[in-house]
Amino acid sequence: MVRGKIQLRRIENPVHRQVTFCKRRTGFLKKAKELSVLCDAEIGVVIFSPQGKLFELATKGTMEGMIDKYMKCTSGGCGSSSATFTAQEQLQPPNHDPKDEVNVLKKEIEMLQKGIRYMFGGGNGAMNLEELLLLEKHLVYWISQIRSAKMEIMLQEIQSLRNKEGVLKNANKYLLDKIEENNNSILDANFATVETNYSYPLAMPSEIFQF
Amino acid sequence: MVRGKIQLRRIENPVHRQVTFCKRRTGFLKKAKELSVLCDAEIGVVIFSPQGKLFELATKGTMEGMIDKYMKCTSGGCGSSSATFTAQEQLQPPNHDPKDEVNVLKKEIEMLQKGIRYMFGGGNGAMNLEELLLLEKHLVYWISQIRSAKMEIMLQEIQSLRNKEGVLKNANKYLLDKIEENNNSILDANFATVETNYSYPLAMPSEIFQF
DNA sequence: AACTATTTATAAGA
DNA sequence: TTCTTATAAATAGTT
Repeated sequence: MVRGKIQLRRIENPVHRQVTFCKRRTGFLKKAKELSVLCDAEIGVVIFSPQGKLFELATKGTMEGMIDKYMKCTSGGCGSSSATFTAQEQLQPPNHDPKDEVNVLKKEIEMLQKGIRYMFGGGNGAMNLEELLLLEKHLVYWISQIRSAKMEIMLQEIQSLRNKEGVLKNANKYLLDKIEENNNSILDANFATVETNYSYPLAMPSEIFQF
Repeated sequence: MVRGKIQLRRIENPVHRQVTFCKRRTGFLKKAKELSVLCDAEIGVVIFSPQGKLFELATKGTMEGMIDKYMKCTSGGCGSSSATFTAQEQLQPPNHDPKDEVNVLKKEIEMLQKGIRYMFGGGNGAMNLEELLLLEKHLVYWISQIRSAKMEIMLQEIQSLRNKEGVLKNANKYLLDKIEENNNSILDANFATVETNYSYPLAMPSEIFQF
């Protein structure tokens, strides 16, 4: 493009390529911002360098928001000219294909999630910043509650396992004593009879030592 | 850029804006392809027109692939920014048998309903460990959603304030010019007529102060 | 990181 | 949308 037209092919010199990547990336992102501002468009850009480094830009809102919108758009189909659909507008006609059922159930889950927001948000679908902060606080609180509930359950589980452990250890101890006792009586017997074909009666069930 | 420098602000004339959108979009996507080929980069672009029409480009592979890679990158961290996940994928492992998926989703709905009762009932319903783990995941997801919603609102606020700042700066510039202009004419007048009763002929367009 | 000679992009008009 | 054209902006090669 400058001081010599370039060929539209991969630049082989790595240094040169890196410099060009840096320069053009900057120019490219600038163009994205201009296009967005001038024409009131919403633009998301993701660039991975050959080394896998990520560069991103979302001109309005967040990249996550853009991706959500993109997903809705491509699955529902606004590729032609209509505006983006909301979840409910996309609800399907009755259909017994399991795949459709999956979608229906997913929608239902989405609604449940929305329902919670609705309940906390005081009845408004769209929540303002203050409401969102409040909801976030509630959820953080509930996560802590759930974590302690989990903890309690796990502690009970641990307690119960420890009890079992204790019982089993006692059982093992008892069994070991028994075996020793038996061995001793066998040894006594061997000692008493001169001619012995003695065997090792010390067959310990190895699973006894598992604790 | 051409035949008259343009201002970097929304083009108010809709026809003009549409034409510019079309032209610049083309140029922008061309730049994306060039950058990708020259520097061996992987680029994804999503553009929503103000009417909600989608234009997209993925220079290597598919847009879905890019989004997956982006998600991995942001959650694992090969770029910068923080992680937010989309929809249910995060909450469940991908499941490709629709019938299994239906069962999983049904269970999940049941769990959510139970979870909601649990939370609103003050934590008194009985939930087992598995259910609590799942509920916790949902809450974490909701919090991430809420955090991005908050972020979006704040970004919009910032954008709006920046716009206002721009307008005010322009207004100030205009007023300063006006003052200088007036001063000059007053000076000229003073210079020309020896005896002067000078007034300040500073008539301000009131619409400038609409903020 | 700067510079600058050129190429490219594009605003306005048709 | 597409073409033309004058001009602004981007940038390849160089320092």
